Amino acid sequence: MSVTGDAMYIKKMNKALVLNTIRNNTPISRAKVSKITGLNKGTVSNLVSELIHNDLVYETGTGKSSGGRRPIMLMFNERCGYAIGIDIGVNYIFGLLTDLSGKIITKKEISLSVTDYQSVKENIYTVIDFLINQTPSSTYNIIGIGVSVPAIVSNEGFVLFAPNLNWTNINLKHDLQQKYSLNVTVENEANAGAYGELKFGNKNHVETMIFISAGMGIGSGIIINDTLYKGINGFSGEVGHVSIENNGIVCTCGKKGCWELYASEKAILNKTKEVYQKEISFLELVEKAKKQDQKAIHIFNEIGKQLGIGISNVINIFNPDSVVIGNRIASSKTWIEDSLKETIKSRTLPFHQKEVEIRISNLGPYSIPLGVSYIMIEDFLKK
Amino acid sequence: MSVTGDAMYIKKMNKALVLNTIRNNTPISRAKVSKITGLNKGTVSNLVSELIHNDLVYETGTGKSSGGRRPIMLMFNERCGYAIGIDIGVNYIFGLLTDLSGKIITKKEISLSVTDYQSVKENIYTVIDFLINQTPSSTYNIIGIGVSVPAIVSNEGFVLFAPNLNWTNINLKHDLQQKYSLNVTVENEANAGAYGELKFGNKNHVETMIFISAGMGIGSGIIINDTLYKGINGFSGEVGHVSIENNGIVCTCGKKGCWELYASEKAILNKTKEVYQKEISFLELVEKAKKQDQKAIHIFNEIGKQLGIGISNVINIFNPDSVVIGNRIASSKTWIEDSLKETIKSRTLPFHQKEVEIRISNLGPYSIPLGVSYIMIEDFLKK
DNA sequence: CTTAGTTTGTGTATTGTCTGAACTAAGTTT
DNA sequence: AAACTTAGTTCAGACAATACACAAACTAAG
Repeated sequence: MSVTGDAMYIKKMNKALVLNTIRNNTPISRAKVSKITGLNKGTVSNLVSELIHNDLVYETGTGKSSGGRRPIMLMFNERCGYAIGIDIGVNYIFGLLTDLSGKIITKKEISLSVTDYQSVKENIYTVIDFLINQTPSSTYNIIGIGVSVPAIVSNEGFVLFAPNLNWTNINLKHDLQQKYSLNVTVENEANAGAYGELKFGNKNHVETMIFISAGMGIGSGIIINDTLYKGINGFSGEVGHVSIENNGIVCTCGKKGCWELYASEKAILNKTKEVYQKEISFLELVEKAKKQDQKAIHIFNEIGKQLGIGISNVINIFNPDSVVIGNRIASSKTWIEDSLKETIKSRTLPFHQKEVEIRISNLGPYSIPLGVSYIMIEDFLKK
Repeated sequence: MSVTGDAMYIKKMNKALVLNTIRNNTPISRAKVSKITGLNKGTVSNLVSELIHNDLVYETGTGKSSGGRRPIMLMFNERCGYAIGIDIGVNYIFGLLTDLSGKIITKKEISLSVTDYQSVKENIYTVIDFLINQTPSSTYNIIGIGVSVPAIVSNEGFVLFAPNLNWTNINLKHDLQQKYSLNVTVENEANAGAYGELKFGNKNHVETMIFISAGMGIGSGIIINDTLYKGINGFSGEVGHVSIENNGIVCTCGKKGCWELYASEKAILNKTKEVYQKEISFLELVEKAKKQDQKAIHIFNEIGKQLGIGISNVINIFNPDSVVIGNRIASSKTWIEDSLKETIKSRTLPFHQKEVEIRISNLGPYSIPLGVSYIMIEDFLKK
């Protein structure tokens, strides 16, 4: 073994810096990379030639001159490898195959009728096998599989508890690694969604973002300084069980007045039953609202307000630059957005309101699988 | 100018690593530093000799042999410089002079009768002048002044709004830098306290800590990965205005049911008035409780419960490894601790409870000035 | 068409930092 | 007293980054 691990470390850092500069500014010349990164021209030349050797970057003819020699444009080779992102829901498995820029190559969805681990596992295998079969040949082939689960997941990727799937202590990561001999990451659903929104949600630079995943319950993914914050054990973000009503409705968690009892799909279904005196599904309610059913619209307005109450709390705590609302609730955007924003405005300190952007996801069902897929990509590109 | 900023960067990192290893394990030999850090013996020797040259480290005779040549023990020279930490309260200014290990050399307190900025500024000058006069001569002398203010402070140290002092848009940092030509940091009170508790609160390693500053209101300082998290503008941690009662008491902030209306000194004073039918100060109530006054004890029990409600929310969101309750409430520890812990136990998910440590500060009034002082020290030692 | 100036990218010498290994120093163990 | 251990220093070699020089390829302007 030669030279310090730290000489290698610094090269690794600079190489990653050059690669990211190319990724974010593609196409770009060596000269411009040098200017942006502050690295010496020679250093950039050297690192770029290595990156070309690694097939991560390629040259694509000459660009326009700006009064001197014409630059050789560099592009990130997003097709030198592919990533798989799997979103496990309560009644479906949704899988994506993406290239290294996160562009979707193929998708595959399967619906689930039973949720016991053995059956679900078989279905996951089916989805992954399908996606692997569809993968074009490339230098690195599949660089990793990311899986999202609606569950409490430890920092090590161990599924501790998935209430809606009725799973406890499942080592999905181990099983997949065993079967495919690939890099595997298992992530909580809200964290995955947060990462997806961070990378694909909008183009503005975001440092601190809170992703509110409002489906049957409410979870959240917390991004701080461009990184997922997962808490000391990986259990952070349980905002759904923040109490907003000290002596409110009793929750399955044992507490009273949990936010998710007032602002999730669960809350909508309860309200709907009360208003219409019969069981109506979430999608049917959306249909009603689309047809201008005032009762339905009113229910959504109210949910928007309740969502706003909890989000105000989150803003007061985190002072984030962005809050994104995702998961199934996002599809009722039209009727919740106004009351949501109004509530937040009246319930946060003026200082906090100045720069925060409140947004309802428009990636829809893609934020989660894209998120896990991109976690694998970033992991791979860090080498 | 010679060599890359990055060769220097790596040396800086390693030098800081060696210095911190010596600080945390003083006294220690070069050989052991090499073992702990993984750096080559020669590298350590070289860096240590520079640190000795910088007067940050000194040799202190030989240690015990373990079967070979006796080691030369190294010590961190905590007296090569001093730091000033100032805690500005609503009716006092409390200043500390510490050495570079955070040991208190001198303290100085002044009470305030008026809070307009001009008068307070003069008093701050008086405290600082006193502390500077008391500073022993040393290589680096005063390495910086840290100031804590009960206010919303921007990331740049600009005081935007201090409700209890009635200040808006005060550039205290600029004024102090101008007058003393020293490195100055202005920090929010809860953030300062959090840092103080992180460094001096207990010896176990802590990564993520939430410091709940419960005085007249409730604020919080958030430590993530050993660093203060301040939010995108520096306004994070406003947990006092998290609503725990949707249709509760109206707060000065305009919202209803803010946590601090139920669990702060403000809440205690209200309760006391109701129970005793007259105005009784916080300190008097503590005295009553000490004399086993059941009504007083009951009030504190109740406050403990209310504190617990809000802290449960914080735990569900952050999954921290430590929550510390500080500021004035801490002095009623005896009567709030049990109901506090019980409430938290019943209101957090079992997964979260496993490793979290709930603690009431025992640094008392020192956590804040020690915190700002230590911020300056760490800043200085990073060079 | 010529000349001057600009921009891009590469090659070479130099520098700073770390490591490995040999070496000196100063003990302990048998 | 010889053999072993441990501590700390010194020096050559490896590596990565910079500075600088230079060639190539262009634009601008007379």
